[in-house]
Amino acid sequence: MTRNEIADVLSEIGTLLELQGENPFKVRAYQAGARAIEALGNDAFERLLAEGGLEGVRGIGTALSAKIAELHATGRLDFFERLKASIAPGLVEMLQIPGLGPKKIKVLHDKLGIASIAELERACTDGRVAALTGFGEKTQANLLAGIANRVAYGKRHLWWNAWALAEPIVAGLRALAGVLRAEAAGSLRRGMETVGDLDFIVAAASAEPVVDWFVSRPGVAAITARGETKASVRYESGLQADLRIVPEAQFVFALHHFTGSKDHNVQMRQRALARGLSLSEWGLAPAEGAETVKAKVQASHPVAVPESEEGLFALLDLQPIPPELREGLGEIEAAEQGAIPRLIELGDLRGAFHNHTTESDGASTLAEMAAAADALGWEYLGIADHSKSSYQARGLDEERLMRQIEEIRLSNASGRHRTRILTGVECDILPDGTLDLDDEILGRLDYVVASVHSSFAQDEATMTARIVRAIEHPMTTILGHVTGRLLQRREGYQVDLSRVIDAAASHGVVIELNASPYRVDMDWRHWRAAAERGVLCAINPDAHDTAGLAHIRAGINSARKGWLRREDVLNTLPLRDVMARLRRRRIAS
DNA sequence: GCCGTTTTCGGCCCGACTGTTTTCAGTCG
Repeated sequence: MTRNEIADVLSEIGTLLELQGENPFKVRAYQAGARAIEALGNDAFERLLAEGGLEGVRGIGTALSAKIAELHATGRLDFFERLKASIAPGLVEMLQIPGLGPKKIKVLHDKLGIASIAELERACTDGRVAALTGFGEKTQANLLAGIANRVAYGKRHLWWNAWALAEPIVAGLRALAGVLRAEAAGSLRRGMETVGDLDFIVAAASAEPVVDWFVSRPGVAAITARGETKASVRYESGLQADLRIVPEAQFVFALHHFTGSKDHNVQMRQRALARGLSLSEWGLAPAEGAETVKAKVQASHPVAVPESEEGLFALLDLQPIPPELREGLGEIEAAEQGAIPRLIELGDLRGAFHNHTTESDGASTLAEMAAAADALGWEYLGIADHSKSSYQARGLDEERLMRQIEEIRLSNASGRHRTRILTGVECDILPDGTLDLDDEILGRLDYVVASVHSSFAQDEATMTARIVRAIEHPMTTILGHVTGRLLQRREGYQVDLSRVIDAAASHGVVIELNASPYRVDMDWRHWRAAAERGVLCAINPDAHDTAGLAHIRAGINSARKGWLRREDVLNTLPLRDVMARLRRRRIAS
């Protein structure tokens, strides 16, 4: 069984134990174990197993180590099988209903014999749920609403769409009288490719007018909570948004806390405790004594009140950690050693390579795309329309591509745009791993982006060999959208990314970070290791119209999450250096 | 189930809101 599959089993054991009413700390230990092996990486995981086991990895002790070894060797685990058999499978899916946790599910199961969402719905309709101790009419009505809307409510939202909704809210909050500071926190601020809900943190002298404004925004479909310091609303899209209002002295701590991630926060709190301090969204206080951090902070003035998150990290002897890195994946250890890199920024980019025009499936003409890149101040804009096998996208054959090269040459010569247009193509990688166009025409281009657009269902070995063969082709400059995933629409194809990354590293092929908000492919979770192996990244918007060029912002998020620096990204280079790098690949091959 | 300069037991991150209660449990983040 693979590392990821084992992590899933541990996580599921945690859920099942929770439903059984097990000790919550035991539950957390299984979930922490799952995260620990996910964070380990494949190579370290396999090496440690070969060397005798994972005991000693933080979060994995004797019991988990033995279970992991059994799963790895045999693909099954008696303990897990027995646990699964003892719990009705419908109870797990009931956890999806908002307001239902393990305790209530256990009561519903024990008292009413409910073991599925369908049975729960009937019991609510009959009024049997409201009659239970600890439940009531309101709970019953909320459960029915939760069941009816569970698809819409449970869905995550593309970062791009969530950002478009959040930006004007932050601006509106900041413009309110009495608001001192306002930020969006949560996974949006961490730049995750999808966002579960929005979190807004506001420092204000008086909360009520802020809450009033927030719950009466256009597009609010329901107000799900409304207290003195907090409100929650649900938008028509199903996206939920939480607002928290705090005193100014608490703002930095609240912003850090609600930015997360959970793993990062747990590690930060453990670090505080190791220094005799207790950290919460309320502040930082001495750990001794039984009172809450809140009580201590409010009782003892003055306490440390940092102006910014940088100041908060400094209180724990840490270098500032950018929000994108706060995933509990080694950023605190790096910050301790002063090893947090200067991450790439939007302003570092000087152009991009993978964009379409009306010649294939784009909606803007070459001239329109050039003018838009000019307006962005880009030094270069690469055009890479589809090749002939992508028939549905009106892909170009050798002859049409030749004409496009000439058109681009004339456009550059005319001096109409400061932005230099580069000639490229998004060339299909055919099912056998060969490229879709003749070497002769490919050699006339500035570069070639090679991408898979067909036969997605090939097995992992076939797909991996196919892509590696394309990487080995001397004309290939950039490997396009490595897995082909479309977030929330389609899984990526099966491919061994570790082998693809190795092949790209040894052949000097650049790997694309496709910044289309639906793709964000290759995923940020692989970039740190890829860059360490010497792979260069190209952040490409894959724009199909002029507005699509802005999507490059979504790519910057993921590049930052992947610990990439300016020097790891090809399109931060000035034009002359880019041309030299593209030529070097040709000469080397 | 994990962990340890609080070390083999007894902790384990912390707080707000809702709905049910009449002082609090459960859920959520």
